[in-house]
Amino acid sequence: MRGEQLAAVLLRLSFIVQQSYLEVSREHGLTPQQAQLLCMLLPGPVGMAELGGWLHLEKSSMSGLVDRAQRRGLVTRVPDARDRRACQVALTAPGTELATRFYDHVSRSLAALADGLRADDRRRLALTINHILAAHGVPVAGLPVARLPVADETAEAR
Amino acid sequence: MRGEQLAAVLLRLSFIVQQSYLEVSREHGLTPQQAQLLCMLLPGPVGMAELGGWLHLEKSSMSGLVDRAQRRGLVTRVPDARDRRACQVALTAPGTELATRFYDHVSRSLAALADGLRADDRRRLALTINHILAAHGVPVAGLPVARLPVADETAEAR
DNA sequence: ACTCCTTAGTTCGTAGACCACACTATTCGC
DNA sequence: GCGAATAGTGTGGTCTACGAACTAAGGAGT
Repeated sequence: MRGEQLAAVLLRLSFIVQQSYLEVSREHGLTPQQAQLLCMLLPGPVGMAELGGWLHLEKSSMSGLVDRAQRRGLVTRVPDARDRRACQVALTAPGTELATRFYDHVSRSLAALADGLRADDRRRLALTINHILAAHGVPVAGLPVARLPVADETAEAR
Repeated sequence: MRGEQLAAVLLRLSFIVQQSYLEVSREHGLTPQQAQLLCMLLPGPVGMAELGGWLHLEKSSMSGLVDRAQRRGLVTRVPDARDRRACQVALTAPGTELATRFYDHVSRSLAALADGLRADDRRRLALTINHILAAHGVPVAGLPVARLPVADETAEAR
């Protein structure tokens, strides 16, 4: 029951987190990737390159992802004033509305996973996970909170 | 810093776990889904329906997943002796070898995520996560350990 | 100005993942 | 037997993701 045990529980926890995320995404008519994209745009417009870095996606993958979200009217590409090559991806009004509702819903669902825990266990869990995240220069994970100083925002993601 | 916080850290932890899994999969020439499939077959052959249940996949999705793994020579479909409709998916020799190496590697990588933690924090983390898993009748997550009594194997996954 | 290099994004072709739906073959309950 | 449920396949479609080739626009140095 060494590291193997910890690896196994981490993986299985990750699995149910992903399933929850998937389920909530579907209920809002989104794919998980689109939902993640919208959430990352909630605090404000972001450039394609930066988004790709956060999500660990190649730029061509980003183009496709944003294309599809744009086709659904959830985001728009705003030309960057000081660099005519670049563009910023921004939420539309319906996109903002949807993202907000989704964010709220998924936050509840995920927090509910720990409902069976005692309050101080929940607290300790959050702290411990934060230690892990901080130690790995976490690069965003689909919630705008990612841009708050939970982990080192300026640090390189590896 | 209410439940929202916990939701955020859970999600971000899940993100880095998935990234680790993805990275190791790639190093072994596998997609994460194929890697997960192989790992679930390590303890022995399993029927398509059961696999689909564990992975939350429709049967047609299972067909494709197994097809591709079979095309690569990693698994075979063994006709079920007592039900001529059914078949069991089993690892081939190369499949077993690859799955074993992958499992070993990914276990190390995931356990390494918690390297910065103190030993008793790691222990407590594993215990707490186990509580969450047990409370949610976890349905397997890509490691054969899934078939051990960490969570209730017979319980419905919702 | 004028090359050369880098950077931001798009386009295209390919492969995998996943689903819904329609379909076949078998088993089971009565 | 007969009808219903079950195991699995096949089809068509969308989404995800990648690499390679490409365009357009900065930036550096001479």
